[in-house]
Amino acid sequence: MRSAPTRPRSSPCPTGARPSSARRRSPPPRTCSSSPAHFISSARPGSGSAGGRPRHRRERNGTMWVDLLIEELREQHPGPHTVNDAKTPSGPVPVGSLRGVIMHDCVTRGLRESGAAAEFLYGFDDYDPMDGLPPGLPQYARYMGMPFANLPSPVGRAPSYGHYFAAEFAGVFERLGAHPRIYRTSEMYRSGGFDAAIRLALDHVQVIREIYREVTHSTRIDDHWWPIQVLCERCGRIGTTTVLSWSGGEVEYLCAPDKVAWAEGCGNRGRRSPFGGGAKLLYRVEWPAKWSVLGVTVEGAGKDHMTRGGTHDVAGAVSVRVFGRPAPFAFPYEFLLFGGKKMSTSKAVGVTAAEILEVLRPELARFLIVRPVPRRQLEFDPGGETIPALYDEYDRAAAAYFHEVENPDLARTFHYSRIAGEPVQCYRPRFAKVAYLIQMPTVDLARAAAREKGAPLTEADREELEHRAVDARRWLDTYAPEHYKFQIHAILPTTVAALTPLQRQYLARVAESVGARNWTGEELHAHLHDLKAEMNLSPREAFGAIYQVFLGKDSGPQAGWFLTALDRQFVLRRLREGAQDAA
RNA sequence: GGGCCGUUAGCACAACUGGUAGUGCAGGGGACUCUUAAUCCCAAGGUUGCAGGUUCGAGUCCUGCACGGCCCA
Repeated sequence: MRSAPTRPRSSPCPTGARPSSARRRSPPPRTCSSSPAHFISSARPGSGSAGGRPRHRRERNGTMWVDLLIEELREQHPGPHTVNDAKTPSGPVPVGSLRGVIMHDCVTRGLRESGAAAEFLYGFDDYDPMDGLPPGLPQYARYMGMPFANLPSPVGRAPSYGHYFAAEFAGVFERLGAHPRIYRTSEMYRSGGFDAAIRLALDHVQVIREIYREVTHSTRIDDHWWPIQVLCERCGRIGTTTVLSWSGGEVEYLCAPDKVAWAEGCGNRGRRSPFGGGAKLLYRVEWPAKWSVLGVTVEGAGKDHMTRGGTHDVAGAVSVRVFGRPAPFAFPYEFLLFGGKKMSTSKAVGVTAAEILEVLRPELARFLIVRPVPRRQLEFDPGGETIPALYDEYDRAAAAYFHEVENPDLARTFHYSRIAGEPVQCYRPRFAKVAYLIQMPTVDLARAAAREKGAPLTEADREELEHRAVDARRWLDTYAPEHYKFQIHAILPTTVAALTPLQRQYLARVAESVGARNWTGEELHAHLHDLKAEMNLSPREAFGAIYQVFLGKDSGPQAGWFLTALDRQFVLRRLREGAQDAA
């Protein structure tokens, strides 16, 4: 990625550049934060807001993106660090939001490992108003415009709607090994944590209006615009209110019936304190207020926020000019898209975070997310070869981690992909092979794996094997392409016509043997080889004939075990058919 | 209208500060006289989207364009 040109605009550039001009323009009102001023520069020399890293910073000690980011970050600000990410729990959280959590978790881990103190915060913005009807919950129509924290949980006994979906999402990222300290904006508002920020924003409304006009080029910001939403004392809505005036202690507000399209205000006109939960800051002001209150030093954002003139630009300017502190070190990241035919059947809601764990075990899901650089769009389609290929790559990464192969970046990727504790070195049988083996009913998977490994399985080996067997079974039942599955043809495949007379003779003799006694898979397999040798057939000719008769293909699972796994009468009949069917 | 990302072998992707374009899979050929969807070996396959520019040298840097994905307005 190349360096983006310096932005020509005069407005402060939150991730990219020099807030100096902005600082000059507006003397910083001292921060409302109790935390010490963080003199970090959010500027990243030579790079724009686009997440590019200057090439001259490439060092010898690896090029994995987390390490590069940490290096750059530490150069600007040694720490201690507060890493923050957040999400509005407006419903089932889409899978894409996991990317933010995992990346911030990696940054936190990287900071700690490099010797810097770092705290990882994750916020649920549950004081936001419900501004869209969640699919499948039509009964929530009457709550539109109210804060998620004040709505009943759709299921169970969660304290609120916001809690419910927050918990659901948190459950997923916890399983992926991310353990941030969770906070809720509803609690921050109610406890007065945002009071100073609200006062600052109201007192500096003029500056904020200017920023909005400058940065977003919005023409809708007039002198009646205020940066907060008041909680209506009559109907409990927060998304429908308009501030009429600010006295320095109270705000006069109107709960307007027609302010927004998605909710109807009750028409109440009142006067109340905006503090202690009486009001919330608008998103673009709330964001920098959080930075200030929580002392955030690092926070990336999805590209939807990072667009020029977008929410992050506004938040950055407000941070500098209202809250008197530069925006945290920022990095933009691309989206995580879950594709695939089967996945999109639930299109109405989109794929949720929880669903990724129905497709991938946690280690693999995390690996999938950690692997690409943040600026790279990540598309995951669980169909086709995706999952076996991902497993193979994961195994290569493990091998790199344990120095079995040379690939420092993959080794680091594996390092950051671990869920908890130190990864265990163990035998990792190929996923596709496991998927093949478990389709053989009479094959002892552990024994087959031990033979493959060439040594007895350790406890760790067994555990890993079990994981893979479970994954393989699930994969075969859902996304595995047909050619990975054994398919016994219901009638004799027509391709059998191409068999040679000698092959037919072989089939006849196999039928004789099968009819003569009960075989174990191993015995029969040995016997098949004996017959093959007696008749002077090549392995391809002999086994190919068997596979053709049952599968219509030249290859297949180990023939002895395969045949003994099937119904004996069926096997006899089919073998004889194949032997007779003279072209 | 603006922004970000991508475009390298059939497919999926690598290639650190510019220095002989690689890996996996698929496909092809071969080996393996108890494991033929296993394992191993071999060969083949690319005008790095297009057009310019900088340079002794460009997949890499610059400019423009095309196509695709996504985002913002």
